This record gives sequence, C-alpha cells and structure tokens, in this order.
Amino acid sequence: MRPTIRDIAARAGTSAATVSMVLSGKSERISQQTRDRILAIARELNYRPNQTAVNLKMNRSRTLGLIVSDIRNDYYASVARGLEDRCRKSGMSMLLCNSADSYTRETEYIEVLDSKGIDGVVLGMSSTGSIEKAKRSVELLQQKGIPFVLLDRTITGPSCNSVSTDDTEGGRLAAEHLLSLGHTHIAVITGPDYLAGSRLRLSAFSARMREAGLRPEAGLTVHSDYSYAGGAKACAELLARGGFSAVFAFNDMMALGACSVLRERGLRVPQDVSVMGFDDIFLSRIVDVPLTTIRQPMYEIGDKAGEILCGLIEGRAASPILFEYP
Amino acid sequence: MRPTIRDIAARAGTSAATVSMVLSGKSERISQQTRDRILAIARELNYRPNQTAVNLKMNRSRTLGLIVSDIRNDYYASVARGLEDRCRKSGMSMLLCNSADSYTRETEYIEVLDSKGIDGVVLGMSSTGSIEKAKRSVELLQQKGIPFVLLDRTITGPSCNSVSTDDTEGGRLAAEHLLSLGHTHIAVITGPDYLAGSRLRLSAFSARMREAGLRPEAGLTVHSDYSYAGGAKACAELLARGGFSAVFAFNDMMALGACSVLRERGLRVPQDVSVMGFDDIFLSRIVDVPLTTIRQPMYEIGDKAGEILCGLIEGRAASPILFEYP
DNA sequence: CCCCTCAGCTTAAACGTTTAACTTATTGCA
DNA sequence: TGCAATAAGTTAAACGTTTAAGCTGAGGGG
Repeated sequence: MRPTIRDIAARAGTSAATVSMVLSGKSERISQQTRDRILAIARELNYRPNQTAVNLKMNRSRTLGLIVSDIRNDYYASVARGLEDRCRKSGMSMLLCNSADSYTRETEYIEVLDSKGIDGVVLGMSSTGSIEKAKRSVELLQQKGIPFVLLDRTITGPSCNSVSTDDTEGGRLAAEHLLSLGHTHIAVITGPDYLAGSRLRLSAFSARMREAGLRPEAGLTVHSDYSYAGGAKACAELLARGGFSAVFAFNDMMALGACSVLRERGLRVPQDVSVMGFDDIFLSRIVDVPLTTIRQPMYEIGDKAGEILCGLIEGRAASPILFEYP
Repeated sequence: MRPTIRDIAARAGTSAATVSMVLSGKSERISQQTRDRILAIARELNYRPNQTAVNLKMNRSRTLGLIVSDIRNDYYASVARGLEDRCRKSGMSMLLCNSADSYTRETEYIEVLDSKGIDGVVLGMSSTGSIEKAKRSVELLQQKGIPFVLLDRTITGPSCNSVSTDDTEGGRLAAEHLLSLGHTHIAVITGPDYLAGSRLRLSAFSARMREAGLRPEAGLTVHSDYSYAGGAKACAELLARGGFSAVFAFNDMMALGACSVLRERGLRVPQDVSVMGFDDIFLSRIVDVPLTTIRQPMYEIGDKAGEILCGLIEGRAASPILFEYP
C-alpha cells in the first residue's frame, strides 16, 4: 500500500497533523528539526499525498474539464494542447469530453464533471442546434456555480467569460485581402447564423465590402456547418447560382471542401477562383491547395482560456479576451 | 450547497446508511416504501453523489489517463476519441496528458495520475529517445500496480498489454501494393529503429521484397521520426542518393513531407515517383496528393485499449490485440 | 515564586461516502 | 407460549487529509 501521512507520523514519532503541516508548507509553527525529519522520511518512503482525500477535504480537485464536440477536429486539438500545457504549469489536470455536437451529452458531461468536483470547465459549444439548447449548458454551469470559459464566443450575453479570435477584425481582414486581389463578386460560406462569431465575421466582411463601394449580394451567401462535406455542398450550391470569382469560407475545413468541388468542375484554384479560409489548421499548411487563410491562434486560445479559468477559480474576475491577428 | 446523503436521510427520516444503500442499488434489505421515498427525495433535491467521497472510500476513481506525446497529432486525437467514447460507455472519464516526447514529463504525469487515484493508463510511448528511458515509464506503472495498456507495441516484452495494428501484415501489404505497380527500387523512410513496430514493419516489407526476388537495398532505407519535417529531410537525403521509383514512408506525415520535397524538385507524384504512406489520417484523405496509404484503425485502437483497460481494472486478464487490415 | 506568553506540538472533528456489525420488531412454527 | 429466523433498519468506523482548538513545558517579567 502507498504510505499515508500516518505512516510518516509513526516513523517520525509525531502526530499526523504535524506531518500534514510540514508537507503542505504551513509549518511556521514546527521546529526545523521535526520538519527535516519528516521531510526525510517522506522522501525515503516516496510519499505522495492522496489527492482524492485532499480534494474531499478542500473541496477542489485541481482538475479542469474541456468539453468539445470532437477532439479529432484540429481546432479543438490545438486548443486542448494549449489548455493542457497551461494546466500543467498550474498543477492542474484536464479531463477531456467529446460532446459529439449533442446537447444532451454536453449537459450529461457537466453533471459528471460536477460530480467529480471539477474546478472549472472550458466549453467549446456545439455548432449545430438551436440557441435555446445551447444556452442550457451555460445556465447549468451558472446554476451549479462552476467557473467556466466559453470558446468562440458562441453565446452573447453578460457574465460569460469567453476566449476567441476577434471576428470583427478577421472578417475585415478577409475582405481586405480579397478586395486587394481585385475581386468584386465574392461568395461566402458562413457558419450557422445563431453563432455570434459567424454573424460578427459576416457583418464585418460586408461592412468592408460596402466601404469599398460594393454591394454584398445576399444570393452569394450560404450557411453551412463548418465541416468538409458542408463546405463542398455549399460550394456546389453557389456554383449553381454562379457569378463570383472568389469564395470566402468561414473555416478551413469548408474551404477545402469547396476546393475539392471547384476542382471537380474543372475550375483551377486560385487561377479561376480564389478561395479563402479561416483557421490555419495544420492541414491547410500542408495541402497542395494555395489556400489563403486567416490564422486563428488556437493554441493560444486554449492557453488563455486556462489562464482565465485558473483566475476565476481563485476568485478573481476576468474580462473577455479577444485575440488580435498576427 | 449540494445536497448530501445526510440531507436526504434527514428528510426521509432514515439514517444515511439507508440512503446510501438505496442509491447505490444494494437495497435488497430496504422496504419498497422507504426506497421509493428516498428515491423521490433524491430526485426532488437533484441529488448527485460526491464522487470524490466515493473515490476515497472505494479507492477507485472511474477515471483513466491517456498519455500521448501531442494530442494535435491526428493519430492520437483519433485514439483519444475512441478511448473516450469507450470510457463514457463504461461510466468512466479520461484525463488527457501531453508528454511532448519527454520521458521526464511522462513519469511526472504517471506520478500525478497515481496521486489522483487513476484506475488505469493508456500510454502512447514517445518515439524519440532511448529504449532504457522508454522502459522507465512501464516499470513505474508496474511498480505502482497501475493497470495500463500500451499503444503501438513500442516495448516488446512479457506482461505488457498493448493494442496496435498488425505491423507485420502492414509491411507486407505495402510491399505487395508497390510491387503490383511494378516498382523494383523502393526507398523506405522508417521510424526510429528501437520501436518494435518500425522494425516489424520493415522486416515484413523486406521479406516480401525478397520473396519477389528483389534485394532491398540498405542504401535506400533512412530512419526518421514520424514528423512532416523529418519526412521531408529524409526524402531529400534519398534524392541525393537516387535510384528509386517509389517511396514507402512509415506514416502519412512523413509521406506528405516527402511529397512536398519531391514536388519542389519538379518530380510529379505519382507519375514520376509513387509515394506510399501508413495511417490514413484525415489529412491524407483530403489532400490533393494521390497518396496511397494503409489504414490504421486509430479510433478502434483507442476503443479497444479502453475495453482492455476496463477489463484489467476489473481484474480480468487480457491478451494483446492486433488489428487486421480492412 | 507565580503567572503569562509562546513555541511546538497533539487532539479531534470534518469532508461525504460505504459497509460490516449490531439492533429491534415482527412473523412463523413447534 | 416460547424461540428462532427474518425483515428493516441503525450505528459507527473507515478512507486520507486539513485545521481550528487545545495542551504542555520552558522562559521571562514582575
């Protein structure tokens, strides 16, 4: 069996309380002698505190939960890595949950995490379903009093910490770039309309277009779901309508889907049609396609989310963070 | 505050023990009446057991640890998803740890996980460093008596459960395919030599070549590290030597790296040089490159690892699993 | 010489469960 | 009627910590 604080106490000839105080650094009131002795014995026995017992007593677990739709999504994998690195630095661990875009699962996970006494949650909201359902998770977290940080600023509203890229700036940059290439008719493949990020990006994009004296055409905007297949389908739809020389997809996955369809139809990218993505997932850097993309600092988002969450856990308030583009 | 078993007991006019028995299903000795009453109150109060307390008492945490080098690696992300799905089904959770290919971190994580009272560990061993260091983690786990399952059969030896693809079969299949295309001079970019998987794959590949009356040339085999950059570097080296019409890379990442170098040098894939990968990561399905690859059922590997581990945790023994190729 | 202070501990309760051992009232049966 | 068996609980200890409160002996001040 693993040695406990009592085993150490027995060998040191002290009480368990003394050992606890020494090992947890609250040992001002313990003599140097005793302290050294206990420390030596702890080392000798290779003592590690039973975190479960500590958790029970202290009512904290030094564990965070990360809920995302699917860790196989490059975006979330990077966020996870950023978050976990940050956790490690703060002596925390990270529980990973895949919600598979199901709100039922999402709330189930929240219950489980709560049951495990999780200290906080980073929630990457699903990109499908209704806004009401999406809000349920947030309400549940609030009601349980679990500190949390949202990814992607999915839900707008007060008292929600979130970390995301600056969608307004991102949309503007994308427009800027495509305009500089001389495009005047640009098709857009957006995300679901109820996501604040999608809306912001779109309106910033449109605003910049209007500034340039162009009228963004409603007929050239289609909503999709951030997936490869979704992007392909959306692009096929756009091709049926025609009349554009560039496509701005709201993430790289959809951009790649669009590329595949364009190529199938014999259109060259970027000679015939320019395609612009958003995310800069690793994939798009390797792929042969000359895909222009706007980098989302995913690792940094995870890192920052962790930082904010750790702050919240320690009771400090935090204001939402926007990332600027490099 | 969250309701405890005692709150329920107070309202039901029973003792806490009775409530515990009812709620944990060991209630043969409790009357239907009392049972119903307790259940109703528990529901009304929305009671959830404090898992930390349960863990302390039962000395199990219903939590598994997954240690991989980097979750951003597509391979590990899929394994993680497979494992987590399996965990969920068994009422378990999954802690994610990124070792960043550092054995120090790996052992640190094992200590932390142990401290948290983890029930088991799935270990995706680092692909760099020496075999001695690699074994340390395994020994540590054994010494602590933590059930574990290895990914990729990195370390050979008795009493190690592992889940991996059938490298022998995989190597043979790759040779088969390239031979059928008429290649006689095939360059190979392998993984580190000390990984059993690499060795097996290579020897099976070579064996099949010899069967076909070909002499695998030592000068056309270079070791690399399973990374994109590593694959590119290895390919450049091979090109300096020359004399091959096909490249077999031991994973898709290196294969893509090789492709990029080939293209840079003005060689067309697959017209001038055939490139064969191994893994079938999502990336390679999207990429424009006509990359032939041997599918590794990554999700299934994670799933199976979870199944075995859960079995081990319940005390059942398990024999190593090999996956066959579809 | 007595009391106070203080260093340096120890005691014991608490965190929320589980479970072995015990209690009590009821029933069955000779 | 008496006694055992049983149903339906209760009690209390335990898991490994933390920590407020209590205790003890030595040294110092008056």
